[in-house]
Amino acid sequence: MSTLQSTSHSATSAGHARWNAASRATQALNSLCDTDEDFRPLQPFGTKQRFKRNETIFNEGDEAKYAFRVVSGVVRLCKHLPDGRRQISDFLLEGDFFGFLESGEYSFSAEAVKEAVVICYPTRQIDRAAEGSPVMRKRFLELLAKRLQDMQEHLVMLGRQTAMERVASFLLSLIERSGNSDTILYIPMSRQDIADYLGLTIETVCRALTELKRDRIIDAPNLHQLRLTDGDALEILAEGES
Amino acid sequence: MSTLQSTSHSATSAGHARWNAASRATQALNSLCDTDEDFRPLQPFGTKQRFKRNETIFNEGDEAKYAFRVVSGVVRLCKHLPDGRRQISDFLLEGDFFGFLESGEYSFSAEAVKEAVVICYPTRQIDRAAEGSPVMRKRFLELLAKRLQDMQEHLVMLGRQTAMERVASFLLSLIERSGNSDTILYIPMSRQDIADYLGLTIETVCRALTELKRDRIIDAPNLHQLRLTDGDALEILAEGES
DNA sequence: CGACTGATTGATACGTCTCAAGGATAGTGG
DNA sequence: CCACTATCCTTGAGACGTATCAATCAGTCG
Repeated sequence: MSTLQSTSHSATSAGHARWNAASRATQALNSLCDTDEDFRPLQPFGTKQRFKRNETIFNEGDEAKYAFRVVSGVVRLCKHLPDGRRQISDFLLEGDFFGFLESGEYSFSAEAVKEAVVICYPTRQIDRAAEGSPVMRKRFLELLAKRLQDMQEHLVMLGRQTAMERVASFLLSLIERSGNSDTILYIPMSRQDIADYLGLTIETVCRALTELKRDRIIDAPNLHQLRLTDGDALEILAEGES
Repeated sequence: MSTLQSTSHSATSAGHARWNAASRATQALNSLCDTDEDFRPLQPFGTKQRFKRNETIFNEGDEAKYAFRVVSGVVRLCKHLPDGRRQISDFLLEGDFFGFLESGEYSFSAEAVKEAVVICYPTRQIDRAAEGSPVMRKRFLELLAKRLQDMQEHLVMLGRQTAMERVASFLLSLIERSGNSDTILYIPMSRQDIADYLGLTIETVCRALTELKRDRIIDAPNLHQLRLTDGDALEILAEGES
């Protein structure tokens, strides 16, 4: 996961007020501001924009005039096949960049998973800023390197792992990304989104989750919340020791 | 496919003497020299190295001291799981770069698919050269952008396409990469390599190829050569219109 | 020529998908 | 605030595609 994910893992110092949307947005803005000085030169060129759940930010093939950064909410990057099949290549959380390094046209679509606020930067300005600042170049390259690594692991997952391994890995990566070590985790995307990220059907994802609950490895207070009961067991499942 | 693939598609102006290894190597050197002036500043730092079939160039986890460029032969990038499963993320042909932008340790292994000659550049030198040359930076970014796009398509393939669609897409990408419009194509990698690239088993790959032959869409003079009989049909199969 | 490695083919098993139904959740309007 | 409704999630039964296992075949190298 994580496209050009900022290394500021949104500095979630404590797991408070996590389920309050307004509070989360504020938190995001703070963390974007105080941890990402390297990107501050871009600030004057950014325009804030809001997208509703499932709204399209841009489509594959659109002219790539802007690059983006997530302020709050969640965004998915995906490819749609003509017959309706869909593959999600990444979920983006607050602080993550996306739509960079597109040559002419976007090579994928970006859509809001849930109400999202993003900052748009004209690509021209990004290019210019990067040209002028070795530090920013370095930061962007780090984000790219991370993204390439994540995609390689995604390839392994889709090409060589079982349904249960994929679901377990996915949950672990969500936990890692959430940054905090709470045992409770907020899952912002739908089951269909998860399925399309993992290259599975929604039913298969459900069954895997059900099995994890049955085996007391996880436990779900509600649809979008999840408590990790046995992290070690989950890691074992993710690596295929069963 | 194509990791940091040079945009000089090895300028195969004619399809002559393709199956003669010595001739191909010469061809490669020529095309590297006369089309890639932008990278010439790297030349003094490069060391040539030769690898035998299936020899390891570096392993995942090795310290990433060098970046590489293929002079001749074919290289595969892959991840190995502890239980022996393997996912190939890319095949590299002459002119392609690999091992760039690795942070500290390589995040995948590189192995020679067939006898290969590569040039090794100390990453320090690469970084310095890129710092000093906006043109080279631009070229590297273009290669990265291409690589990201290819990986996204690979994700779609592994996550959402059937075995036949994957095999058909793979053959088409090989044809496209070979650059020439001959109807005959050289396939340098083994069936197992293809399977591990496509996230399939060797048997499934075989059966798909057999079916293509049966339907007179392709035709195979021998194991590693292939004639395209009906390119349109192959493209239809690749996009899942069946 | 003979042995080895890699490729092909067949029979069967298994995992995931598909289709269908029911249940939970969230959004909407009264 | 509640009822209504649409959407999403879960579960089950069965179909289907690909994996697995085993045998044979072809190609390559000594």
